[in-house]
Amino acid sequence: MAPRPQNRPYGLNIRINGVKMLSRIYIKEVPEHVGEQVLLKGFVHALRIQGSVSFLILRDISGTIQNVIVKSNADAFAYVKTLSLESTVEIVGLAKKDPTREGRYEVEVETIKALAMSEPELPIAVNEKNEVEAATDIRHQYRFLDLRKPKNMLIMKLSSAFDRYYREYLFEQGFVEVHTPKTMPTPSESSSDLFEVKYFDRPAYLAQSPQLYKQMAIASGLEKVLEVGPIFRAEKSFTSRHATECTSYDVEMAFIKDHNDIMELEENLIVYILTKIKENYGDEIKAIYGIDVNVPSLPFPRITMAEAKKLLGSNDFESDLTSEEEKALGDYFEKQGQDFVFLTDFPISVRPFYHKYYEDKPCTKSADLIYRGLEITTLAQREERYDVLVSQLKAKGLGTKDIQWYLDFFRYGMPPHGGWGLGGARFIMKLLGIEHIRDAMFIYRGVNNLNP
RNA sequence: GGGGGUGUAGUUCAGUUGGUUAGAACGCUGCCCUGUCACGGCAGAGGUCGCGAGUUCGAGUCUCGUCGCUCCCGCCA
Repeated sequence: MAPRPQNRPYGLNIRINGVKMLSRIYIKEVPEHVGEQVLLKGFVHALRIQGSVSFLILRDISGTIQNVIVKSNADAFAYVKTLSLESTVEIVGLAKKDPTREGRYEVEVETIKALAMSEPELPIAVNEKNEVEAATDIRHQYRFLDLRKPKNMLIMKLSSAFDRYYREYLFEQGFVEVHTPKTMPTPSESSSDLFEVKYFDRPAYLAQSPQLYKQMAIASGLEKVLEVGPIFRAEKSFTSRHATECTSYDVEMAFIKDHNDIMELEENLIVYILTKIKENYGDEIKAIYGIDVNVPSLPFPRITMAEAKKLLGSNDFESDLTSEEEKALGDYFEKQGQDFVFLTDFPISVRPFYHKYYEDKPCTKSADLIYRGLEITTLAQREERYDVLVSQLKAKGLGTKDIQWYLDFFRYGMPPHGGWGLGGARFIMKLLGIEHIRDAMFIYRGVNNLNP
């Protein structure tokens, strides 16, 4: 995925003020330049210093490559002995095929220069041997080093790819992206799990969801909106799937028939994203994680909460699934070759007031999307009728006063609508089989984690 | 909020029933090595055993407290 400058080819010697200059190429591009002089920049991944020939494995965002320093190149040969692992260097040399290994390439070093030296003792190893990894807290304290590991770099690339394909698909469907405020005058859904901040001389709250503002976009007539943005949750959750701050991938869509339209949109979107990820990153994922990206078939299976409870042998039809039940449900469908399953018809008791209720049963027109046993989305049709919405609000024991600004959206003609919130890091986690969400994010924020 | 686990070198770990100089691997430093690729060989540095009390002739080891980290449940994306 090496981006190329538009107006000059790589590997070409160019002249600036009469001086011959090389432009830097990515390691991945070396095979295209065999026989040419190339300029590489990156980190010292490994050093093998020997008596007459030394090797330096260089790493950049695109990969690693062996650089050979022969004794006859006395300056470079002496210099390489002074380098430390993870120092940044630039290397000019001759690109060639590796004479000892078929299909591999190397660079015979002409000159090498450190850009910035690393201190010799690293707090965590970037080039891990024996698959020994430093403890979680130390890795995250030195997250910048942790992320230099190719397997973690790939997570960041995939997070970015997920962003891109998410937007790509939805823009193609005519969606408009909005950016809703992250400071709010009142809680957006419940009142128990918000960060309170000082907003000049009064309190404000960090948004735990863009929900209310997404619905304002619908009231604004934007019809199809998406948002990719941060959400904040002050819940003291100690699990492998919660963060206090994370990126939520939201959608809200007008003039739907019911929540089935939302499920249909989401399953198509996910197939699109996974198809693109497989296409562009499948080999890298296979090489580093040993995983074949599985593009699911359409439609995803659907099961009602009541059916799921029965399947799992539970009699409790009023509560949400426990995490254990969620995993068991995931296992059940995975055994049938299904990574994804929509869990539908949630009881009113476990859903917020703004979900649309069925008229003939105490259920909401909502669903969760379960990916390999983990909830990655909650979606629903929303209640668009002002009077019904207010009565649902009151039935949940909530007051209208603080939230009247939101209720006003519904007074002047609100389209029937629905949408979802999707946890991107949870998606990446399940895609790669990562055990903890903190490792699927750039920088993790948890109850006890405010650094770096 | 509830329940468990854990803290020894830069990192990952071992450390016997409480016993005299706390070990290994990787990393680091020096020397040697003509193609290494987990390079190899020789030599070396590196520790207030999280912190504080206590028991004891003696504590890395036992007790209490404290701090940090971590896992599971609940809450959810």
